[in-house]
Amino acid sequence: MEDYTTILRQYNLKATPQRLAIIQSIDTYGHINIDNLYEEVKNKFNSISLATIYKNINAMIENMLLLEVKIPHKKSVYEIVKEEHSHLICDKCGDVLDIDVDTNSIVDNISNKYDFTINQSDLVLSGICKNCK
Amino acid sequence: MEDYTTILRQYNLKATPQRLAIIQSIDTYGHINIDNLYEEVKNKFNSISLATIYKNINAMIENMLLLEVKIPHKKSVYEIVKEEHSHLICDKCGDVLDIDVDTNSIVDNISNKYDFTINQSDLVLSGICKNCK
DNA sequence: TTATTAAAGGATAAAGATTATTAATAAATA
DNA sequence: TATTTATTAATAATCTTTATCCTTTAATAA
Repeated sequence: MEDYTTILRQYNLKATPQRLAIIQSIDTYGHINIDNLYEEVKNKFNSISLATIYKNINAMIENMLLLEVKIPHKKSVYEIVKEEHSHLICDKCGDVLDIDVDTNSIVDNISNKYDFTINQSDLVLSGICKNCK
Repeated sequence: MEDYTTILRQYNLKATPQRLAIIQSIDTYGHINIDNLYEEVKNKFNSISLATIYKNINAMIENMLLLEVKIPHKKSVYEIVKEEHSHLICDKCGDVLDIDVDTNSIVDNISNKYDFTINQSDLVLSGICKNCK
Protein backbone atom coordinates (compact mmCIF):
# COMPACT_ATOMS: atom_id res chain seq x y z
CA MET A 1 0.00 0.00 0.00
CA GLU A 2 2.05 2.95 -1.23
CA ASP A 3 0.48 4.90 -4.02
CA TYR A 4 -2.64 6.36 -2.50
CA THR A 5 -3.46 8.27 -5.65
CA THR A 6 -3.75 5.08 -7.64
CA ILE A 7 -5.77 3.42 -4.94
CA LEU A 8 -8.25 6.25 -4.73
CA ARG A 9 -8.74 6.19 -8.48
CA GLN A 10 -9.20 2.44 -8.47
CA TYR A 11 -12.12 3.04 -6.14
CA ASN A 12 -13.56 5.77 -8.37
CA LEU A 13 -12.58 8.57 -6.06
CA LYS A 14 -10.78 11.69 -7.21
CA ALA A 15 -7.34 11.94 -5.71
CA THR A 16 -7.54 15.24 -3.89
CA PRO A 17 -4.86 16.29 -1.41
CA GLN A 18 -7.41 16.11 1.39
CA ARG A 19 -8.28 12.55 0.52
CA LEU A 20 -4.64 11.59 0.26
CA ALA A 21 -4.07 12.96 3.76
CA ILE A 22 -7.09 11.06 5.08
CA ILE A 23 -6.20 7.72 3.58
CA GLN A 24 -2.60 8.09 4.61
CA SER A 25 -3.51 8.76 8.24
CA ILE A 26 -5.81 5.77 8.34
CA ASP A 27 -3.18 3.57 6.77
CA THR A 28 -0.53 4.80 9.18
CA TYR A 29 -2.62 4.26 12.30
CA GLY A 30 -4.35 1.13 11.09
CA HIS A 31 -7.53 2.14 12.94
CA ILE A 32 -8.70 5.62 13.80
CA ASN A 33 -11.91 7.32 14.91
CA ILE A 34 -13.39 10.49 13.44
CA ASP A 35 -12.04 12.87 16.07
CA ASN A 36 -8.49 11.60 15.96
CA LEU A 37 -8.58 11.52 12.20
CA TYR A 38 -9.71 15.14 12.10
CA GLU A 39 -6.92 16.18 14.45
CA GLU A 40 -4.39 14.18 12.51
CA VAL A 41 -5.33 15.47 9.09
CA LYS A 42 -5.57 18.99 10.41
CA ASN A 43 -1.90 18.90 11.29
CA LYS A 44 -0.94 18.51 7.69
CA PHE A 45 -3.89 20.40 6.33
CA ASN A 46 -4.83 23.28 8.52
CA SER A 47 -7.84 24.43 6.54
CA ILE A 48 -9.68 21.14 6.28
CA SER A 49 -13.28 21.13 7.42
CA LEU A 50 -14.81 18.48 9.63
CA ALA A 51 -17.59 18.12 7.09
CA THR A 52 -14.99 17.15 4.53
CA ILE A 53 -13.79 14.39 6.80
CA TYR A 54 -17.29 13.05 7.21
CA LYS A 55 -18.11 13.35 3.53
CA ASN A 56 -14.99 11.49 2.51
CA ILE A 57 -15.24 8.78 5.11
CA ASN A 58 -18.75 8.10 3.91
CA ALA A 59 -17.73 8.17 0.25
CA MET A 60 -14.86 5.77 0.91
CA ILE A 61 -17.14 3.44 2.81
CA GLU A 62 -19.71 3.49 0.02
CA ASN A 63 -17.01 2.70 -2.50
CA MET A 64 -15.73 -0.08 -0.25
CA LEU A 65 -12.29 1.35 0.30
CA LEU A 66 -12.97 1.79 4.01
CA LEU A 67 -14.79 -0.16 6.68
CA GLU A 68 -16.40 0.98 9.94
CA VAL A 69 -15.61 -1.12 12.99
CA LYS A 70 -18.12 -0.78 15.81
CA ILE A 71 -16.62 -1.27 19.26
CA PRO A 72 -18.45 -1.76 22.58
CA HIS A 73 -18.53 1.41 24.71
CA LYS A 74 -16.39 3.35 22.26
CA LYS A 75 -16.62 5.38 19.09
CA SER A 76 -16.29 3.50 15.84
CA VAL A 77 -12.94 3.31 14.14
CA TYR A 78 -12.27 3.16 10.41
CA GLU A 79 -9.84 0.94 8.57
CA ILE A 80 -8.84 0.14 5.02
CA VAL A 81 -10.63 -2.90 3.62
CA LYS A 82 -8.37 -5.95 3.58
CA GLU A 83 -8.93 -9.68 4.00
CA GLU A 84 -11.69 -10.43 6.50
CA HIS A 85 -10.41 -10.44 10.06
CA SER A 86 -11.50 -9.89 13.63
CA HIS A 87 -10.49 -7.31 16.25
CA LEU A 88 -8.87 -7.36 19.63
CA ILE A 89 -9.40 -4.25 21.74
CA CYS A 90 -7.67 -3.08 24.88
CA ASP A 91 -10.26 -1.36 27.06
CA LYS A 92 -7.56 0.51 28.91
CA CYS A 93 -5.28 2.00 26.25
CA GLY A 94 -7.80 1.72 23.44
CA ASP A 95 -5.43 -0.08 21.13
CA VAL A 96 -7.03 -2.04 18.30
CA LEU A 97 -5.37 -5.10 16.81
CA ASP A 98 -6.33 -7.03 13.72
CA ILE A 99 -6.47 -10.74 14.46
CA ASP A 100 -6.92 -13.78 12.32
CA VAL A 101 -9.76 -15.98 13.51
CA ASP A 102 -11.29 -18.81 11.56
CA THR A 103 -15.03 -18.40 11.97
CA ASN A 104 -15.96 -20.66 9.07
CA SER A 105 -17.18 -23.57 11.11
CA ILE A 106 -19.26 -21.28 13.30
CA VAL A 107 -20.75 -19.56 10.29
CA ASP A 108 -21.53 -22.86 8.57
CA ASN A 109 -23.06 -24.26 11.68
CA ILE A 110 -25.34 -21.28 12.39
CA SER A 111 -26.10 -20.84 8.72
CA ASN A 112 -27.51 -24.39 8.57
CA LYS A 113 -29.23 -24.34 11.89
CA TYR A 114 -31.18 -21.15 11.17
CA ASP A 115 -31.38 -21.39 7.39
CA PHE A 116 -29.64 -18.03 7.11
CA THR A 117 -27.41 -16.76 4.31
CA ILE A 118 -24.59 -15.24 6.32
CA ASN A 119 -22.60 -12.55 4.51
CA GLN A 120 -20.62 -11.01 7.29
CA SER A 121 -19.07 -12.05 10.56
CA ASP A 122 -18.00 -9.38 13.04
CA LEU A 123 -16.07 -10.54 16.05
CA VAL A 124 -14.65 -8.13 18.62
CA LEU A 125 -12.74 -9.42 21.62
CA SER A 126 -12.20 -6.91 24.43
CA GLY A 127 -9.96 -6.95 27.44
CA ILE A 128 -6.65 -5.76 28.80
CA CYS A 129 -3.53 -5.94 26.71
CA LYS A 130 -0.08 -7.16 27.64
CA ASN A 131 1.27 -3.69 28.40
CA CYS A 132 -1.72 -2.50 30.42
CA LYS A 133 -1.89 -5.39 32.85
CA MET B 1 -38.77 -13.00 34.01
CA GLU B 2 -42.14 -11.85 35.32
CA ASP B 3 -41.96 -9.46 38.22
CA TYR B 4 -40.29 -6.41 36.76
CA THR B 5 -40.70 -4.47 39.98
CA THR B 6 -38.60 -6.98 41.87
CA ILE B 7 -36.02 -7.08 39.12
CA LEU B 8 -35.61 -3.32 39.03
CA ARG B 9 -35.15 -3.23 42.80
CA GLN B 10 -32.61 -6.00 42.65
CA TYR B 11 -30.60 -3.76 40.37
CA ASN B 12 -30.97 -0.78 42.71
CA LEU B 13 -33.42 1.01 40.50
CA LYS B 14 -36.68 2.46 41.75
CA ALA B 15 -39.65 0.75 40.19
CA THR B 16 -41.41 3.63 38.50
CA PRO B 17 -44.23 3.04 36.02
CA GLN B 18 -42.06 4.46 33.26
CA ARG B 19 -39.30 2.01 34.00
CA LEU B 20 -41.72 -0.86 34.20
CA ALA B 21 -43.03 0.05 30.77
CA ILE B 22 -39.48 0.28 29.39
CA ILE B 23 -38.25 -3.01 30.77
CA GLN B 24 -41.43 -4.74 29.73
CA SER B 25 -41.12 -3.53 26.14
CA ILE B 26 -37.52 -4.65 25.95
CA ASP B 27 -38.38 -8.02 27.40
CA THR B 28 -41.29 -8.46 25.02
CA TYR B 29 -39.32 -7.56 21.91
CA GLY B 30 -36.08 -9.17 23.00
CA HIS B 31 -34.09 -6.45 21.22
CA ILE B 32 -35.17 -2.89 20.51
CA ASN B 33 -33.54 0.37 19.51
CA ILE B 34 -34.13 3.76 21.11
CA ASP B 35 -36.63 5.01 18.56
CA ASN B 36 -38.80 1.94 18.58
CA LEU B 37 -38.63 1.78 22.34
CA TYR B 38 -39.79 5.37 22.58
CA GLU B 39 -42.70 4.70 20.24
CA GLU B 40 -43.59 1.55 22.09
CA VAL B 41 -43.52 3.03 25.56
CA LYS B 42 -45.36 6.10 24.37
CA ASN B 43 -48.32 3.94 23.45
CA LYS B 44 -48.83 2.96 27.04
CA PHE B 45 -47.49 6.16 28.46
CA ASN B 46 -48.40 9.12 26.38
CA SER B 47 -46.59 11.73 28.42
CA ILE B 48 -43.19 10.06 28.57
CA SER B 49 -40.23 12.14 27.47
CA LEU B 50 -37.48 10.91 25.17
CA ALA B 51 -34.95 12.12 27.74
CA THR B 52 -36.51 9.76 30.26
CA ILE B 53 -35.93 6.88 27.88
CA TYR B 54 -32.27 7.82 27.45
CA LYS B 55 -31.70 8.39 31.16
CA ASN B 56 -33.23 5.08 32.08
CA ILE B 57 -31.51 3.09 29.39
CA ASN B 58 -28.21 4.52 30.60
CA ALA B 59 -29.04 3.85 34.24
CA MET B 60 -30.00 0.28 33.45
CA ILE B 61 -26.82 -0.26 31.48
CA GLU B 62 -24.71 1.16 34.30
CA ASN B 63 -26.44 -1.12 36.77
CA MET B 64 -25.92 -4.04 34.40
CA LEU B 65 -29.57 -4.84 33.87
CA LEU B 66 -29.31 -3.95 30.18
CA LEU B 67 -26.76 -4.39 27.46
CA GLU B 68 -26.14 -2.42 24.26
CA VAL B 69 -25.64 -4.49 21.12
CA LYS B 70 -23.83 -2.64 18.34
CA ILE B 71 -24.82 -3.77 14.87
CA PRO B 72 -23.09 -3.00 11.55
CA HIS B 73 -24.89 -0.27 9.55
CA LYS B 74 -27.72 -0.02 12.06
CA LYS B 75 -28.66 1.65 15.30
CA SER B 76 -27.78 -0.20 18.47
CA VAL B 77 -30.39 -2.34 20.13
CA TYR B 78 -30.78 -2.99 23.84
CA GLU B 79 -31.46 -6.28 25.58
CA ILE B 80 -31.76 -7.64 29.08
CA VAL B 81 -28.52 -9.14 30.37
CA LYS B 82 -28.61 -12.93 30.27
CA GLU B 83 -26.02 -15.61 29.72
CA GLU B 84 -23.37 -14.56 27.19
CA HIS B 85 -24.46 -15.18 23.63
CA SER B 86 -23.95 -13.97 20.08
CA HIS B 87 -26.29 -12.35 17.58
CA LEU B 88 -27.64 -13.18 14.17
CA ILE B 89 -29.02 -10.26 12.20
CA CYS B 90 -31.17 -10.18 9.11
CA ASP B 91 -30.09 -7.19 7.02
CA LYS B 92 -33.40 -7.18 5.22
CA CYS B 93 -36.08 -7.37 7.92
CA GLY B 94 -33.81 -6.25 10.72
CA ASP B 95 -34.67 -9.17 12.93
CA VAL B 96 -32.19 -9.95 15.71
CA LEU B 97 -31.76 -13.47 17.06
CA ASP B 98 -29.82 -14.61 20.08
CA ILE B 99 -27.59 -17.53 19.19
CA ASP B 100 -25.45 -19.83 21.20
CA VAL B 101 -21.89 -19.96 19.94
CA ASP B 102 -18.98 -21.47 21.79
CA THR B 103 -16.16 -18.98 21.44
CA ASN B 104 -14.07 -20.40 24.27
CA SER B 105 -11.42 -22.00 22.12
CA ILE B 106 -11.06 -18.84 20.06
CA VAL B 107 -10.80 -16.68 23.16
CA ASP B 108 -8.23 -19.01 24.75
CA ASN B 109 -6.21 -19.15 21.61
CA ILE B 110 -6.07 -15.39 21.05
CA SER B 111 -5.64 -14.74 24.74
CA ASN B 112 -2.46 -16.80 24.78
CA LYS B 113 -1.14 -15.66 21.47
CA TYR B 114 -1.34 -11.95 22.35
CA ASP B 115 -1.00 -12.19 26.13
CA PHE B 116 -4.36 -10.46 26.53
CA THR B 117 -6.90 -10.83 29.33
CA ILE B 118 -10.10 -11.11 27.37
CA ASN B 119 -13.25 -10.14 29.24
CA GLN B 120 -15.79 -9.91 26.51
CA SER B 121 -16.51 -11.52 23.19
CA ASP B 122 -18.93 -9.85 20.79
CA LEU B 123 -19.89 -11.78 17.70
CA VAL B 124 -22.45 -10.53 15.22
CA LEU B 125 -23.34 -12.57 12.14
CA SER B 126 -25.25 -10.71 9.45
CA GLY B 127 -27.10 -11.90 6.40
CA ILE B 128 -30.51 -12.80 5.06
CA CYS B 129 -32.92 -14.82 7.11
CA LYS B 130 -35.06 -17.77 6.09
CA ASN B 131 -38.16 -15.67 5.47
CA CYS B 132 -36.44 -12.92 3.52
CA LYS B 133 -34.67 -15.08 0.96
C1' DT C 1 -0.91 23.38 -22.18
C1' DT C 2 -5.19 25.11 -21.80
C1' DA C 3 -10.23 25.00 -21.58
C1' DT C 4 -14.12 22.54 -20.06
C1' DT C 5 -16.81 19.96 -16.96
C1' DA C 6 -18.04 17.59 -13.09
C1' DA C 7 -16.82 16.78 -8.63
C1' DA C 8 -14.87 18.23 -4.17
C1' DG C 9 -13.69 21.58 -0.53
C1' DG C 10 -14.72 25.12 3.04
C1' DA C 11 -17.81 27.65 5.79
C1' DT C 12 -21.72 27.41 7.98
C1' DA C 13 -26.51 26.28 8.65
C1' DA C 14 -29.57 22.61 9.58
C1' DA C 15 -30.87 18.34 11.34
C1' DG C 16 -30.41 14.54 14.46
C1' DA C 17 -28.92 12.41 18.70
C1' DT C 18 -27.80 12.69 23.47
C1' DT C 19 -27.25 14.96 27.86
C1' DA C 20 -28.09 18.60 31.40
C1' DT C 21 -31.21 21.61 34.04
C1' DT C 22 -35.03 22.64 36.90
C1' DA C 23 -39.31 22.58 39.19
C1' DA C 24 -43.01 19.42 40.21
C1' DT C 25 -44.09 14.70 41.42
C1' DA C 26 -43.85 10.19 43.24
C1' DA C 27 -41.37 5.94 45.25
C1' DA C 28 -39.14 4.06 49.23
C1' DT C 29 -38.58 4.00 54.20
C1' DA C 30 -39.25 4.60 58.76
C1' DT D 1 -48.56 8.97 56.99
C1' DA D 2 -44.68 12.05 56.78
C1' DT D 3 -40.09 12.57 55.21
C1' DT D 4 -36.46 12.08 52.17
C1' DT D 5 -34.59 11.41 47.97
C1' DA D 6 -34.77 10.06 43.39
C1' DT D 7 -37.45 10.43 39.12
C1' DT D 8 -40.22 12.68 35.63
C1' DA D 9 -41.47 15.98 32.05
C1' DA D 10 -40.35 19.81 29.52
C1' DT D 11 -37.06 22.08 27.49
C1' DA D 12 -32.57 23.99 26.82
C1' DA D 13 -28.00 22.91 25.76
C1' DT D 14 -24.56 20.18 23.75
C1' DC D 15 -22.68 17.19 20.80
C1' DT D 16 -22.64 14.63 16.21
C1' DT D 17 -23.60 14.23 11.52
C1' DT D 18 -25.50 15.87 7.22
C1' DA D 19 -27.03 19.44 3.85
C1' DT D 20 -26.43 23.79 1.36
C1' DC D 21 -24.14 26.95 -1.39
C1' DC D 22 -20.52 29.09 -3.46
C1' DT D 23 -15.65 28.71 -4.72
C1' DT D 24 -11.92 25.88 -6.13
C1' DT D 25 -9.74 22.04 -8.30
C1' DA D 26 -8.94 17.36 -10.47
C1' DA D 27 -9.72 14.88 -14.63
C1' DT D 28 -10.28 14.87 -19.58
C1' DA D 29 -9.84 16.04 -24.06
C1' DA D 30 -8.96 19.53 -27.55
